[in-house]
Formats: sequence, C-alpha cells, structure tokens
Amino acid sequence: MNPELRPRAESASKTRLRLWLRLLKLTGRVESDLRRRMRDEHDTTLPRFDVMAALSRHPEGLKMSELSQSLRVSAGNVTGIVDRLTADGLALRVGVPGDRRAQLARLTPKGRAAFEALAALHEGWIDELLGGLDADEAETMIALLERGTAHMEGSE
Amino acid sequence: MNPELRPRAESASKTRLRLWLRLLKLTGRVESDLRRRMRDEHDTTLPRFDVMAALSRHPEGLKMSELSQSLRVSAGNVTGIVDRLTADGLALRVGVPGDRRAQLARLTPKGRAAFEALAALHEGWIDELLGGLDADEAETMIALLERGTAHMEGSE
DNA sequence: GAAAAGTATTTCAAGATTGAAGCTTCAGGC
DNA sequence: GCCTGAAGCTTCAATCTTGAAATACTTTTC
Repeated sequence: MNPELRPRAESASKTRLRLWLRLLKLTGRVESDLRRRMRDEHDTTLPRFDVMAALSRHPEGLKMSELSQSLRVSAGNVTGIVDRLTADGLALRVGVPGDRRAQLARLTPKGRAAFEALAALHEGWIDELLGGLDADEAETMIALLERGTAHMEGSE
Repeated sequence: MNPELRPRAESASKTRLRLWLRLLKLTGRVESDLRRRMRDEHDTTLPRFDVMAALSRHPEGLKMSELSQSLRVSAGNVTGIVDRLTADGLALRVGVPGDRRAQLARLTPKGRAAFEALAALHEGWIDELLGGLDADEAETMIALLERGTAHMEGSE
C-alpha cells in the first residue's frame, strides 16, 4: 500500500486519463451498436428512445422543461425530438391547465406500445453487449461509477 | 455460487441494464463538462479535439480513411471536421504520392501548438472530474472496462 | 489494354445538438 | 391596472453525425 514500495509507473492523473479513454471506448461501442440496431431493425434513433423512456415513466406526461432537465439536453433539442415523435403519432402535446406557457409531452397508446416492445429488446441487447461482465463484476463497477458521479455532483 | 442459496434480487440482465445507465450518467456528465470548457474557454469542440489528438499521434499525417477508422466515425464526418480545422489554419491536407485518391490530414504548427496546450488542460479536467476515484479504484475499473470491451470485440 | 471491381474521398439529406434570441405567458411590486 | 422580470417554449444558425450516392482514381481480370 505504501507508494514507496510500489513506485508508480504513472501519475494518478495519467491513470484517470486512461480510465476516461476506456470509458469512452466501451460506451462508444455499445452506443454505436444500439444506434445501428435501432435504425436498421426498428427505424428509430437513440434520442427518440431516450425521450420515450422518460415519457414512459410518467404516463401523465412531462413538461418539455422537465424532459429537458431529466435527459440533460437543451430545450431546443427536446422540441425537435418531440416534434418528430408527434409527426409519427408516437407522442402528443397537451396543455397544462393554469399555465398557458407550458406543454406536457405524453406518449400515445401507439407510442407506449412501440416503446414497450423496443425496451424489452433493448434490455436484451445490453445484456448481450455487456455480457463480458458477470453480475458481481457489474455490481463492482456500478459502485465505482456511483462514487465517480457523486464526486461530480458535489462540485457542480 | 448456487443461485438457489443466494436468491437474486434482480436478473443479471437487469443488473447490466443498471450498469449501462450508470455508465451513461457518468460519461454524459464528463462529456458535457468537457464540451462546455472547450467551447467557453477555448472556442473549440470535442470532435475537433479528438481529430487533433489523433493527428497529434501521427506527425506525418493520417489518411482520411485512417482517421475515420481510428475515431470510429463516418468518412463524411471526418471530411467536415477536417474542413473546419483547415479553415482555421489548424490542419491541412497533403496528397499521397502514388495514390491520387488519398489525402493525408496533418496538423499545422499552429494546430500542434493549440492541441498541446489544450491536451494539458484536458488531462487536468479529467483528473478533476474523475477525482472521486483513487488510483486503485481507477485501475479496478479499467480492468473491468477492458473485460467488457474485449467481449464486444470478440463478437464483432 | 479495356472492362470490371474495388478503394478514397466528398457531397448530400436527415436528424441531433447546442446556445442565443425571440415570443408568449405568468408573478410580484407598485 | 401596469411594469418589470422571470419562466416555458420555439426558432435559428452552426456544428456533428450518419448512411447513401456520386466522383475520381487504382487494381484486377481477362
């Protein structure tokens, strides 16, 4: 444990940079595989899926601003994605009583059905793509990721 | 080890899905922070930085196709990014003797200087953002990420 | 050597993404 | 009531991203 007994080949900062590059490598591969399957097999995209997933957790609907915060993307971006989902009959906007500025985005029954079918497949794809890690390894990694994320939130 | 002795609270597939969501959460936060700093403090973007980093490792230049494979982005995408770097005087294209189809993208001295300055800052930002993990934790995670990535490459 | 097949790059249309600017509406102070 | 500031959303220009089609060149085949 004493650093003098185990001289460092690299600084902590270099190790963290290496960690960052590995994180990018894995998430990039998983994401591009997911994108490809969504597009080729289901004619949709990852951002659309993300929006639908958020709406799916709130059957009563989510304000555009809540959607934007929850997904951590800009408000203008949400407008466009919901526009396209609406054009395809998967989502709709409903007014908020008492606040004529706001809109709730909500899944249509068609949107809900489409999402639920895709979500089941999605879970299977992730299971396959991350299949190199067993449940214990996954739990270890989740714990480390939470430590990492907590640190960022603390300094936000 | 026998599942009957340690009943699972959730399936391996749910655990992996949870892992995936945590991975997205951490990398998303780090990325958006990096993007913001690149834009606000240095008037550039992450994709430009990535291209410059690849070119920086190959002072003699990289073919557009090599750049595309190395960064795992489409060829059309690389064209646009190199176009913009070139317009800013940070990169240039040189012909490949013996193959008039191909082009080498290469950093200009100005581009190299800009990249090196930014790379040093980048390492510091990563060190700060991932500071919630110490060197041992980072190494543990790197090992797990490599297992995960190796599994995907095996099935590619 | 001419035709065919393959390779390197660019162009294009569509979508995703951002931040800034603009519009409408709401909430408080007066 | 009216003004001011804030909030919610959309619009806009710029960049990033993809895959498909177009273009130009090279290599292989016969």
